Amino acid sequence: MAFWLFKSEPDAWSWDQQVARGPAGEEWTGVRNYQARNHMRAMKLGDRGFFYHSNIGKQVVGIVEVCGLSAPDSTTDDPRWDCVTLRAVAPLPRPVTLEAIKAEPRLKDMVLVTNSRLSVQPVGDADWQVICEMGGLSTPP
DNA sequence: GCCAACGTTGGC
DNA sequence: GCCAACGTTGGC
Repeated sequence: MAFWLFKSEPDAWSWDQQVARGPAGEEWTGVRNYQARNHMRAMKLGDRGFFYHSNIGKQVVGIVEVCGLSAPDSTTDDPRWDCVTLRAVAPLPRPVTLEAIKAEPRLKDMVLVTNSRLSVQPVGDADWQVICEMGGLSTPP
C-alpha cells in the first residue's frame, strides 16, 4: 500500500466536508498540475493519504483512503485532467502542524517541506509512521 | 496583503 | 526548443 498527501484549502473543501460525505467519498476534483495528476493516476484502491489544510490551519487533520481510481475530472471538459475518489477514514487526535513537521529532523525531506506547492504528493512509509505517531495514532487505522 | 517559488503559456 | 511573461499557490 502506498501513502500520499492531499492539500486543500479548508475554505474550498474542508476535512469536515470530507467526513460528511461518508463512505461514498468525494471526487478530488480541481487538480490542474501534471505532477499531481500523475500521482493520482498511480494510486490504487485502498491507498491511504493525509488530508492537509493549507493556508488556514496549515496542518494534517485526518486520514483518507482511495476508494475510486483515477477517472476524468467532471469539473472540466479538458481531457488532460483526472481525479481519484477519497473517503475519510479517521481524524488525527492531534493535528500535526506544518511547523511541527518542519521541526522534526526525520521529516526534513518530505515533499511538503521541499516542494510546498505540490498539491498531491507521495509520502514515504517512514514519514507516514512518524506523522501518525505525532498525531496521536500509535496504530494507524 | 505581500511576495517567493514554481508551473504554464506562447512568441520567436 | 528556448525563454520571457504571466498566473497561481501557499507560507509568512
